[in-house]
Amino acid sequence: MVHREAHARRPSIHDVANSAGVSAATVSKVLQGVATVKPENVQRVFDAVALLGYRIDPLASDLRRAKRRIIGAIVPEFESEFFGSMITQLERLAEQRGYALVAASSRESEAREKEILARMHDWRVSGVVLAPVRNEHGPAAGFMKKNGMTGVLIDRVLADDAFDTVSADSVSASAEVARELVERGHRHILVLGLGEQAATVRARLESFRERALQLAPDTRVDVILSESDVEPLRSSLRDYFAKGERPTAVYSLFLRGTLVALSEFRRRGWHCPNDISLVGFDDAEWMQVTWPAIAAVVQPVRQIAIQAMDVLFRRIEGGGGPPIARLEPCKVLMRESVGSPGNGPHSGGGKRQ
Amino acid sequence: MVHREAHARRPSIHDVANSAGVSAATVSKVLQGVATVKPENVQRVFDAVALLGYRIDPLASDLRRAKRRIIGAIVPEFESEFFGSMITQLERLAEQRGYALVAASSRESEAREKEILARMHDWRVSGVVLAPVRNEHGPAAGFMKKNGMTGVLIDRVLADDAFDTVSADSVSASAEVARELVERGHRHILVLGLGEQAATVRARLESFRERALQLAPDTRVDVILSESDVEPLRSSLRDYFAKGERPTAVYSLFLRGTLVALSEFRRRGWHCPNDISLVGFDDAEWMQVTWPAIAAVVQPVRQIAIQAMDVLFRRIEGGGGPPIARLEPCKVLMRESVGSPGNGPHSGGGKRQ
DNA sequence: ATGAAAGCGCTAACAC
DNA sequence: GTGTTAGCGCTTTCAT
Repeated sequence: MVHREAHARRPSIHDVANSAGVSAATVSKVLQGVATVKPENVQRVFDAVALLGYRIDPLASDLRRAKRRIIGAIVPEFESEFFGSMITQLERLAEQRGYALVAASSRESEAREKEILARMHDWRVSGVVLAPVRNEHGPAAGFMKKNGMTGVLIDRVLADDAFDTVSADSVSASAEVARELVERGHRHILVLGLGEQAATVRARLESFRERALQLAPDTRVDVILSESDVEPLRSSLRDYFAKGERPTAVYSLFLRGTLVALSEFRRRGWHCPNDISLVGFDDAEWMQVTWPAIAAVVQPVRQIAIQAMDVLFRRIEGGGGPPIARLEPCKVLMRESVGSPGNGPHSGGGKRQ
Repeated sequence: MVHREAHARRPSIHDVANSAGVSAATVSKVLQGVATVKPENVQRVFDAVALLGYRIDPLASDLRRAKRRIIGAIVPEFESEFFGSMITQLERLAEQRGYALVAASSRESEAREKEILARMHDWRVSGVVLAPVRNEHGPAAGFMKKNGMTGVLIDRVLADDAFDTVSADSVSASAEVARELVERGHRHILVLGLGEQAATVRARLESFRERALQLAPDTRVDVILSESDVEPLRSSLRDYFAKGERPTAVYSLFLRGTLVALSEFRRRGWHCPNDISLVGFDDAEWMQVTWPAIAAVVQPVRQIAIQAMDVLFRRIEGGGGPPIARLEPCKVLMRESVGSPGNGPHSGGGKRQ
C-alpha cells in the first residue's frame, strides 16, 4: 500500500511517468487523449494516475499552452438576485465548455471595474462578460478595446460598435407597462429612475412615455431621476408627494426604486393598489409573497447568460464579423399592486392609519 | 513613439529586461521591491515597464513561487443577499492581502461542492472558505482534510475538530426571539425549519423551545421540518393550518421559510401582526419596506467574513493550534410583523377578503 | 510509438 | 549589485 502523507507535495506528471515507467511526454499524451499511444502504456498511465491520485495542474497546463481556460465575469454587485443568478448561469455555461469562471464585483464603481478588468487581463483570461456599472462607454470598455481583450457587454448597455452586447429588451417591456397602465385608466403616472445608466434608462423612459401618449394623449407622465445614488431619489420622491402630487401609478425603472417607492407609500399610509398602483422593473422572489404582490418586469436572466456565452465563445474561437447586439424579451407580470384609479375604497388620497 | 498593436503578444519580463538593458532577474528584483538594486537601474526598469505597459503575470509568478495567491470561496448559492454580501466581503478582504478570490456556487449540492473543492485543490489555492450545503461532516470537508487543504468552515456549521469554524450565534438569537414572543404573550408558536442542515437547525430549535418553556411553561411549540426541499414545507404548513391549528406566532428558521409562511398567510387572508405574528431568521432588504415590515434575525455577515479570513490567513501563514470555533452575535429586529395575540381587530381568525 | 529537449513567464540560488 | 542558471508543472516539437 502506498500512502501519501496529507501534506506531501502533490504528485506531478513526472511522478506519474516514473510510476508508469514511461516519459512525462507520454503521460501528457494519454491525458490529452492522443490516440497514438500503445494501449498497454495507456493502461499503465491510468493505473499510475489512479494510484497516485494525480490531477493535472490546470494553471501550469494553461501556461504552457499559452491559453487560459478561464472566463472572467464582472458585475456591479453580488447582492442582488439578478446578478446572483446571472453569475450562477454564467458559471454553469463556462464549466460546460471546460472553462472556469472567475467572478468579481465592481461594487458600482467604474474605477474598480477597470482595475478588475486589468487584473483579468493579467490573468490572461480567454474572455470577459462585463456588466458595466454605467454603460458601454466607460473606462472599462475602453480598456478592453485598447488591449484587444475579447468580451461581451451585458445588461446596462445598448448596441455598441466595438463589442457584442446582450441585454433585456427593456424598451419593449416599458412600452408594455405603459399599455397595461393606460388601459386600466391611469392618466397620471410617475416614473422613477437612476440617471447614471443614462442611455438605457432614458430609452426605457422614452419608450414608456411614447406608448402612453400614443394610447392616451392626455396622459401626464412625471419623472424623477436621481443622478447616481438612491437616497436623493428618496428625498425627491418625498418632496414630490409633499407638494401634493397624486399620480395614480408609479413605474420604477430599477429594483431599489421599487423599494423606495414602497417605503414612501408606507410612510404616507398608502396601500397598493387602492391608493396607488406600482410596477417595478426587475422581479424578485419576495414580490410574489408580500401583500399585495408587486407587479414587475421579469428579465430573462437565463437567456441573457446563454446568448452572452454563446457569442463570447464564438469570438474566442476566432469567429469574426461585426458586433452583434442581442435583445432578449422580458415578461411583464401584472400582479395585485396594480389596479384601476378610482376603484379603491381609499382613492382620493386621504391618509390612512 | 512606440505603439504596440492591440493584438501583439503581451510584453514579458524579458522584453522589459531588454528595453531597460538589464537582466530579467534584475527586473524581477525591482518589481519585488528588493532594495539591493542600483537606483539608476531601478529607474531604467520602471521606465521600461511604463513604456511597454508591462504587468507581471500573476499566475506564472505563483507557479514559480509554488504558492498561489488565490483564496477559494464556496457557497450554496449566489442568489441570496446573505451569500451575495458574504462573497463581496470575502473578496474585499482577500484583495486587501494581495490575494484574488475565486468564488463558486455549490448550488445546494454536496456532490458538486466536493467537485468544486477538488478543482480548487487543482488550482492549488492557498486556502478555502467553505459554506457547506449541509454541515461540517459532508464529503467536502472530508476531502479537505484528506488532502491537507487549509480552510475555514462558515455558516451552517457547529464547532468541528478538524477545521476552524465561524458562524452566526443563531442559538442565542433564537432564545432571544423566544423571549420577545413569550413576553408579548404568545403561548402557541409554530417553528418552521429545513431539516437538512440538521445540527444547526436543531440547535436553534432547541434553544428556542428551551427559553420559551423556561419563561412560560405552558407554551406550546409546534414544529414543522422539511427534510431537504422547501415545497414539502409549504404543503405541511398548508395541512397544518387546514387542520385548524392557530398558533399566534410563527418563527421561521430560514429565509425561504419566511417567504413560504407569508404566502400561506396571504392565501388564508391573514395579516401580520393582527392575525398572526411572524419572525424570520435572516434579514433581507425588502423586509423593511413591505407592509408590515417583517421582524428578522440579522446575521453579522461582515463580522463572519472578517473572522473567517482572519483565522484563515493565520493558518496560511503557518499558525498552529487547535481548531477555533467562533460565534458572532446576531441582532434581533422586532418589526411590525410581531404583535401581541388577541390585540388585533381580526384576532380569532376569521378569513378576510 | 516514444522520449529528449525546449520553453510558457516568472523567481530564487548562487556565482561573480 | 547583477547576471547566469535552474526549475515551478506542464505541453509540444522533433528526432528516433
